[in-house]
Amino acid sequence: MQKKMGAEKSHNVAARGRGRPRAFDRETALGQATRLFWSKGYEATSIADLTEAMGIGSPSLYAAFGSKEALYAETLDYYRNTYEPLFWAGFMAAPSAREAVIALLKDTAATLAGFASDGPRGCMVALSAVGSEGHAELGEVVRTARAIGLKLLKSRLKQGISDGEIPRTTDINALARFVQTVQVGMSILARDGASRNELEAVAQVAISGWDAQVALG
Amino acid sequence: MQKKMGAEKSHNVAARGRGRPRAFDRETALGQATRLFWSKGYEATSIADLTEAMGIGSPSLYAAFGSKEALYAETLDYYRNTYEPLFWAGFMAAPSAREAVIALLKDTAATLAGFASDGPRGCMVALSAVGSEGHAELGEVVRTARAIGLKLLKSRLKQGISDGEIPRTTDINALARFVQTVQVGMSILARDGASRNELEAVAQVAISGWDAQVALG
DNA sequence: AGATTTGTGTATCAATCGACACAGAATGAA
DNA sequence: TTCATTCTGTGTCGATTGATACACAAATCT
Repeated sequence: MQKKMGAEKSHNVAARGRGRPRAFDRETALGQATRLFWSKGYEATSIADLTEAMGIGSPSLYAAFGSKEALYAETLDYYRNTYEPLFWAGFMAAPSAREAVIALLKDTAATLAGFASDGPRGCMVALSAVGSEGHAELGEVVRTARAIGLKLLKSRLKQGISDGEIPRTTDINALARFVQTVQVGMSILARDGASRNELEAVAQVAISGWDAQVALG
Repeated sequence: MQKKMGAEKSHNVAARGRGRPRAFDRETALGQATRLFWSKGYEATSIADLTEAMGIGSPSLYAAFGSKEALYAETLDYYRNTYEPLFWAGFMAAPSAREAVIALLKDTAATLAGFASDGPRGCMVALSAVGSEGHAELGEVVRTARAIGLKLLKSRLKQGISDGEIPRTTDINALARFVQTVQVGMSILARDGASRNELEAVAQVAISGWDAQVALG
């Protein structure tokens, strides 16, 4: 629990509301909701499921998050901020495009099967079918989230060409789409129970495919 | 009292029941239900959605199919009988393991994006999340359906080793899992709107991966 | 202090969920 | 024809859905 902050108005602390303070931690509750949506999906998760997992009443949920749809959108942000770096950190830090993709696929394999004590298996963004369930707005949010990964891949590949690492004739789109396909495909296998070793073996074969394709130019 | 069996004449028609005949074609209605479940998923599809798409009342639905769960299970069979051959026919007919995998990935790419006038995009089995939605039995059915593809792949790879086409030291499991990963991954891309050309390019890169991996032995 | 503002808990809303009772309609059998 | 059987359409069941009304509790502001 946070102690009382100073009364200085010019401080950047989150403005303390005037009325009765919230009895639950918003971020913690959001994390619970995230894991529930992540595990069961949007439609199969009811408000009753959420309030039970979050440990709050439904009026508190609606006061804090607005609606089921708004809460889902916020859990997607929470997921992307909290869990996606586990996939992309190595990719971002790698000195070459090849090592970046290797890191991405290996980290994805390890993470998808290894959450264990924390989240469910498989990537929430990859496995979200909310767009097919009749929620156009949320579907667009998910599609956009998936598109970001592809954009990062393409951008890194272009850099690889600029650096002379990759032949200028290489089909960037095909390579990026291929890596994306393997990544989201691994989420389905992970949800079905594939082991970390199996997923890492898949990543290894995919890297062979990358090398072969880049060698072709 | 046992049903009378001996009334069949030379007609090959399915035995006509005694009471009022069905006013709808069961197979046609099953096809409508399949496309609806395929498009929206299990949870997001209501009985009202189904009866409207099938053009029947709910008592007729329950009389003919038993329950929503039973209907879903039957639509899965319908899907596997009606649409899955589009993915696997070339695989089955190919003279070598390599050509079988090439046919599988190419046909998958073409089919996933090309239904157009018929079913929704992406494979119903690959995209079904019913197991994560809290329906253990149906989830097991879907998992089993997904496992069949893997089994076919492994079996064909073993045959490739017996034929001397593939080095005996090749990691069959990794290769099969890799092909499966690409195949299910393409379903997610297809659902997001990837074009046939893009999916075929992905298949082409995956085949490079296959070749590279087999060359390694 | 009193006034104001905001969160919590109970209790509930209309709508929809999956599923079915019932009576009438349409067939084959007797 | 009359009976037995099976399907269809209307209507509705209890349960659950997402979402609030209301009264009270707990904080800040004047």
